[in-house]
Amino acid sequence: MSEEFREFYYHQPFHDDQRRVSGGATNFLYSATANSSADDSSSLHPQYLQMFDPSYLSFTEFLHGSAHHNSLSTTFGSTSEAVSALKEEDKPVVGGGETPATPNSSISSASTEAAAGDQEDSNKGKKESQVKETAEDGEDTSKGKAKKKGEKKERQPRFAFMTKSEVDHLEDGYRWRKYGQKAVKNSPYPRSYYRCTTQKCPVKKRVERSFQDPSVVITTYEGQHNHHVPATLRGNVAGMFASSMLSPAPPLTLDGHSFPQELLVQMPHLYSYVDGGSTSNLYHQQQQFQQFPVDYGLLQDIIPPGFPKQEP
DNA sequence: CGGATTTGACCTGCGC
DNA sequence: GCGCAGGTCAAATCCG
Repeated sequence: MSEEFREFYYHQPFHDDQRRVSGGATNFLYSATANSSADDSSSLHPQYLQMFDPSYLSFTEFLHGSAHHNSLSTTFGSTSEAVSALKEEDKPVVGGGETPATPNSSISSASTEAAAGDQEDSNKGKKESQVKETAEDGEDTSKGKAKKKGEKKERQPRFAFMTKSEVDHLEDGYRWRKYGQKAVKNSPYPRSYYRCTTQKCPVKKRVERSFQDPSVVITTYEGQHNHHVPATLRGNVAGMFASSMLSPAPPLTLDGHSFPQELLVQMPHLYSYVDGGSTSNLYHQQQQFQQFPVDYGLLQDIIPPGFPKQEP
């Protein structure tokens, strides 16, 4: 599986940017977990990795719904430092004995799941089944437990990151309503499901604790916020962060791009999660950050010397 | 009293 | 086809 990740590296388009941005703040990860449920652990396949190509979003974008998917090169690509792929759901199951490869760290890592429809073909054969809420606005009407069969669910972009925190549900500036909780296989900790309470906002997030390291909370966001941070929260730290990030010219950028407020807000305890997918998930203790312009040096530590830089 | 959380039931997808 | 696991719903309950 590490091979798969390796493959991921070569697929990922950030190559050049990595150097440019090396200031980079975080080593967000990118991965595509095409499907949702059940078998996330098997989702990191080349086929998914390929999904990356076309539509990356900057975190901000996909959290806010601006979604100009194809501008990755100028958005996500340039700011992110994908170091490895993290399968959002791929529990940090290190099976027992992986040792962090990069002892130093990074702020956090995240994985995302490309959602664009065009990419669907790349993994169509597999599971394009789940079709549930429509990102835009259709969701509310369809309530009944199950949806009709024919319906297709547009896959939402996702990304996950780990945070070291005592509390499960971290304040990120948005308001969430918990709508479910499930026991997670192979983990003593349950997974909680939250939905953004803002009307018509399709964003959901799942929060679970790593059973490898109970102090680590794995948060997976799905979808993009189509609204700003609730004003009522602007008074607090989260709100400040979030709102600042939402301002026309986000001040906190590394390369002229912004990061999702959720991440920023949680920076102080972000954890590094350089996931090796189903095999080697490496996550290391992360130093704490007080401010956003993150630690430019980190990236260098994170990205292995031989990290693929360019790809024809 | 209204909104959020809890929790068991239900649905769906996937592997065997 | 069956069972398992993830995800969601919604009634009941809790809380400010």
